[in-house]
Amino acid sequence: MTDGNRPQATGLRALLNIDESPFPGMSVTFRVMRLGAVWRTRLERELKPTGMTVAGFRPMVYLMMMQEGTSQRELAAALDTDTSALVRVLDLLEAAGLVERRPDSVDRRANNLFITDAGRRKCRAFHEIGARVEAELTEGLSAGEIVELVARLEHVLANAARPPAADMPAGGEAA
Amino acid sequence: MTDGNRPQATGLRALLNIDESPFPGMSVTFRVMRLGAVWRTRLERELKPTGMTVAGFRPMVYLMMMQEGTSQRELAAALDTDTSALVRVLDLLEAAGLVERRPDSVDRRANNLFITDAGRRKCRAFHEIGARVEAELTEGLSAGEIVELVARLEHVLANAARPPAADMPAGGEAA
DNA sequence: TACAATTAATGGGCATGGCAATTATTTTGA
DNA sequence: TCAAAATAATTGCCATGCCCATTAATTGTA
Repeated sequence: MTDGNRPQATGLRALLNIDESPFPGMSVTFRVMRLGAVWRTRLERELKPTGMTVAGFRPMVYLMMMQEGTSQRELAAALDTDTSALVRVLDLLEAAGLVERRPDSVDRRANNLFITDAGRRKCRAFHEIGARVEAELTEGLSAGEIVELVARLEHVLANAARPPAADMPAGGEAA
Repeated sequence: MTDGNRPQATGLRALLNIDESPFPGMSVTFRVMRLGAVWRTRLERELKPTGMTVAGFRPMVYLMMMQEGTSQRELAAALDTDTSALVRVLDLLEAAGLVERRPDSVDRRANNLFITDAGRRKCRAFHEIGARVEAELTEGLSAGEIVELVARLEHVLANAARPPAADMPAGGEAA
């Protein structure tokens, strides 16, 4: 189906061997960023016919895994995302009748989040699609290799969670 | 420095073991997408003091690795991105005097792209920062593990480049 | 109790990137 | 040779997500 104005990457990408380029030490960087975007777009397209988006899908999945009545702040923390971004997604999910916000009886600032039955049903359908996409994209990797890959990604994610070294040298040697 | 409205992921992420959740087969999906965003944001923050953005950095690097006088279409293909997205980035880079568009003498629709000397100089500075970020994020992984990681990512990227199976069942079994 | 600091949720502004459509040019083919 | 199809670059529009500021409520403290 549609592929926008994206020209075929006819071997051009393969031609460029970043590792032996004048830019060593960035081989992971470009691939991680590109893969993040590519994977997302792919999933987005597959979800489209169901009316769901990736942005809405992730919170739903996490919600289903968390305790009922979680606060928005907690969900945002789990998603490692911004609370303000979450607000807008929840607006959509709530309007679609998939999620419910109920005021917290103790803390009147907070909301308790619940997935509706319709939400649970939809979520299972989305999950099938998501799992199929992952299977397609990881095709050719053995189960062991996938486990290993996940471990590496987790490692890097953990590194990223640490504070950035010491971001002091504002005008460092890099002009 | 700033971290917006993002609440601390106080072990919540770790608590959620996606692999043993009711959503098997999505362990790579969430990590890849999240890591893409996290890595990008991290690099974005480090580049900020230099006035460069990730969006502009990537095309510059690729341009330096490609033949002089590449067309925008070719660059977009190499970046695996949309030509329309590239147009706007090039506008900025050209305004900053880092890149130059010259009309193709043969095909009057096309432009030939060139990096200016200033562009090359800047690019080297950006590269130092990018390499440092990658070093920080991959800390704790051995050289061999990084090579392996790159190979896995490359494998998945190749899978993603293939057409999506057969996207026929529009209204499939997934309600 | 009053008052400052913190916190949950929200809204505004902005950059990025994807898709659709438009324009100008080139290529194809009847 | 002329019209139709394809193509390079561009613009418009929109979703996503980050950062900053605001509001309402809570907590801590003098």
